[in-house]
Amino acid sequence: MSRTAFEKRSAAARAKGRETLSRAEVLAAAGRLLDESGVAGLSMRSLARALGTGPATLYWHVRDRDELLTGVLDETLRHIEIPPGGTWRERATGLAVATRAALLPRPALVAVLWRQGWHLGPVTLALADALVGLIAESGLPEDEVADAYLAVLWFVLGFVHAESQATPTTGPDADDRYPHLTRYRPDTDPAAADRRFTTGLSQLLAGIPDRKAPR
Amino acid sequence: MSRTAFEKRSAAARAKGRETLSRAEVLAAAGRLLDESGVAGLSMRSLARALGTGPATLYWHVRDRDELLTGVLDETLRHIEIPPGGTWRERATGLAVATRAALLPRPALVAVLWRQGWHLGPVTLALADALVGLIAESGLPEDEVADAYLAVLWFVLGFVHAESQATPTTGPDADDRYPHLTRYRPDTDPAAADRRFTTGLSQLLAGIPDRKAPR
DNA sequence: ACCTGAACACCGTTCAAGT
DNA sequence: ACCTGAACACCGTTCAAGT
Repeated sequence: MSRTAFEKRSAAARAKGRETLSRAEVLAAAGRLLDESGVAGLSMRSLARALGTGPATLYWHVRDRDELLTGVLDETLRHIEIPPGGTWRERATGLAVATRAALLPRPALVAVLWRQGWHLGPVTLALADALVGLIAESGLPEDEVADAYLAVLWFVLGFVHAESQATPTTGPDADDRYPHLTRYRPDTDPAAADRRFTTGLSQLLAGIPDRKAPR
Repeated sequence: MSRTAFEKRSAAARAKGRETLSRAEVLAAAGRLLDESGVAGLSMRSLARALGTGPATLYWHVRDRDELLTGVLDETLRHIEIPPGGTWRERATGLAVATRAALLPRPALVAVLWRQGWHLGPVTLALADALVGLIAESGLPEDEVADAYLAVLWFVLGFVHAESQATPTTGPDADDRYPHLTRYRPDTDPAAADRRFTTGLSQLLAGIPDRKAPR
């Protein structure tokens, strides 16, 4: 009941130069590990090593590895804000652009988004909810909103994924066997990628016509 | 040089009731394991167990686990044929429909497609090449073909993924926090899914206007 | 050519016990 | 409240050796 015991504990830990660990610190360290060595380098054991502790310790701050990863995803998306003004189309574009920018340095998190389905953090879910809401504002029939959302979401995520992958080193053999893949390979220039993203996105959103506002 | 040695070996193995293993058998067993217990249940060791051998044996038939998975993906897509007649739009639609049908029983393979990027099997690459070719037939400007392909591809894959996931069990708390996500949740009826897929796809393809044929 | 046993270097997670 | 050591039940991959 009394908090004296663990306050003493914290004090002792602090005295010997080690603050008590927090969930935020764990997530931050996991993010750094992700940046340095990719998702393969981020194991519970390597993370514990980076924090100077044992793997069992982490399970006090995080339920399991999946929650760790969705937590890092949530932190990565936290600073994104939903554009407050403009048409639904402008606001959805802004949201998509910000999402791409946030995920581009940590493309491995896109796979987390994929694997986890609906078991995501509150920040991620709030952004998804906002995007659905914006698309619904177009006045699209109710039963088409979810699929339009899906198309936009996976265009963004697929684009980030494609960007983050090295262009394949194809030999002349591949050129023969897969002529279209080699011919229409996207431009690798980053500035071109920006342009391609926005034009692709706007074409996608143009496929969602404005109808009269619902009810 | 002479084949006598290993023919004798095979004969011996056959005599004691065990055919010599083939790559095709390994891939088939991997596919069965995938169907039964998902991608988590398909490890090199569990696969070896299912084949009545040790894990080291598999490395004769397959370079590593990634090649095993792309091999299973290739087998899963092998029977898909590119629709021979019709407009590019009809043919692309047919290809997308067939791809969805092939992947729906093994949705875990979509993640393989994602992770492997360009290191895929010949069947998978040939299908991708065909889809790019069909989209290019629309006469879309060269530098927009790749992104239109990407949008179509990830609509298909994202759709399959969403279909294969159980609809989340949301409580009233989630309804409050994520009102749009809960309101526009897609219809779970499989027949509706078919319709939603084809209409979503055709809207996506409608976003690629027919221009005058190139050169 | 094809298979094997044994080993190496890892994993995620649990749990009783400590402070 | 927070951390620890030790253990359990796994992994993928390599390699010398067998037939």
